Amino acid sequence: MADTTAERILEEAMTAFGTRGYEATSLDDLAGEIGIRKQTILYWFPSKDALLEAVVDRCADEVTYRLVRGLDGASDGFGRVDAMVRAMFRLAARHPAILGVLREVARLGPPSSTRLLARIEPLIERASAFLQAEMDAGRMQHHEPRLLLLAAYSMVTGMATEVDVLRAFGEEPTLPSLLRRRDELLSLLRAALEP
Amino acid sequence: MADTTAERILEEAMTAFGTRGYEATSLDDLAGEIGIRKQTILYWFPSKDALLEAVVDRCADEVTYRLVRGLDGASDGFGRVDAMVRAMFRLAARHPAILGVLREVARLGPPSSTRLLARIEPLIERASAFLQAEMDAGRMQHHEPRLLLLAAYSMVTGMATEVDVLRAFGEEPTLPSLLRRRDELLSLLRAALEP
DNA sequence: GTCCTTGTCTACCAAATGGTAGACAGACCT
DNA sequence: AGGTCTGTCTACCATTTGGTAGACAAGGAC
Repeated sequence: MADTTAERILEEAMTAFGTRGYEATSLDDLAGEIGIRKQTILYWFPSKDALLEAVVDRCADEVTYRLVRGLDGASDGFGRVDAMVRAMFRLAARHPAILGVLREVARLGPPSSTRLLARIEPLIERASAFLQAEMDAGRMQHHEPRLLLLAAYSMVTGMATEVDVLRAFGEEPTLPSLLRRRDELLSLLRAALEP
Repeated sequence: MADTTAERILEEAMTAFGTRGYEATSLDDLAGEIGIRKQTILYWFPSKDALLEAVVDRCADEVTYRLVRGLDGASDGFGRVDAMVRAMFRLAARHPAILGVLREVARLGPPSSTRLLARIEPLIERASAFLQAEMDAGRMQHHEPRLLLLAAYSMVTGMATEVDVLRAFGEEPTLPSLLRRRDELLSLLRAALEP
């Protein structure tokens, strides 16, 4: 990764937007961190908005890739939910900024949020259908599938991104702590979902 | 409310910071919405940062007030959790921007996040102790209390604030939808917590 | 009436920011 | 060698933004 200039810009922008935020990241700062000039960024991406769009697309691809692997897992019932949650936390551990971008984009609202969600919606649809089928087959307790997904999404992004809040709740942003949070979330979901 | 100028500024700033975000709200815009000049804002609050601090304090007071009422409720076991969740959703329905401020402050990081969390930490401590006691008494399933609180917090703020995400999950930002989300969240928590 | 305080406003300002115009150096083709 | 294309840079620019200085009007205090 990061061999071409455009790639380096994209990577660094994802980190910056996902941690500091979009408005709080100036093109000058971003260029400085990469070791180039702002105009080089504007050569590869015609505007800051366009850069954000590229970051959103990259981010959507990454999340899709992870989640599809979770959805394609062999297990049934809660096992697949387990696999998806683990996939997301693995993503959070390896590239924390990505979940930050999700949250940032949701905060910024349209048009970037529209763009991101349009790309992810098929996944929501698939996951929702899977949950519904499992519930109907009696392998899971009955809940509203989409709202269940929404709750799970909120918990994952919350427990993976809000460092200061975590600190107030007695959790440090370390890997062991992240794993503990993951296991606690899985334990909650298991209690709520397994028959 | 909103009789004195300072009060009007505070109220409008809370709405703006909680919905559009801190950096995205300029003092000129804010003043325009109130119908005054920027310099009047700077007369009452020496700087934009100071205004944010005031908003944070006001927000912490509001949340504390609501949660304390939930914690002081008469019921035991899950009944009290139920009361607290309902209290937060009532807050979300009446003054949606407040939960937005919570999220925004968590995103901005120190020093505002430190300030907010210092004011709310006693509540976390109390709620945590309550949950632990209920679990020890066998009136709730065992979970890590602080992580459980963190999960609940994430779900409440997520399900109450992320309008665009909600829309992707098939929920409109209307009151009936909000109530449905609240009930779904309660149903999840009940399944995970009741013995 | 005079003075002081309070609250709001007009007039500016320095810094930062996204973006444009164009110079320039190297690679590549012919 | 000469011309062209690509990628990066220097030099600017217009606008926005948080903040300062100070004028000015209203209202008490005496």
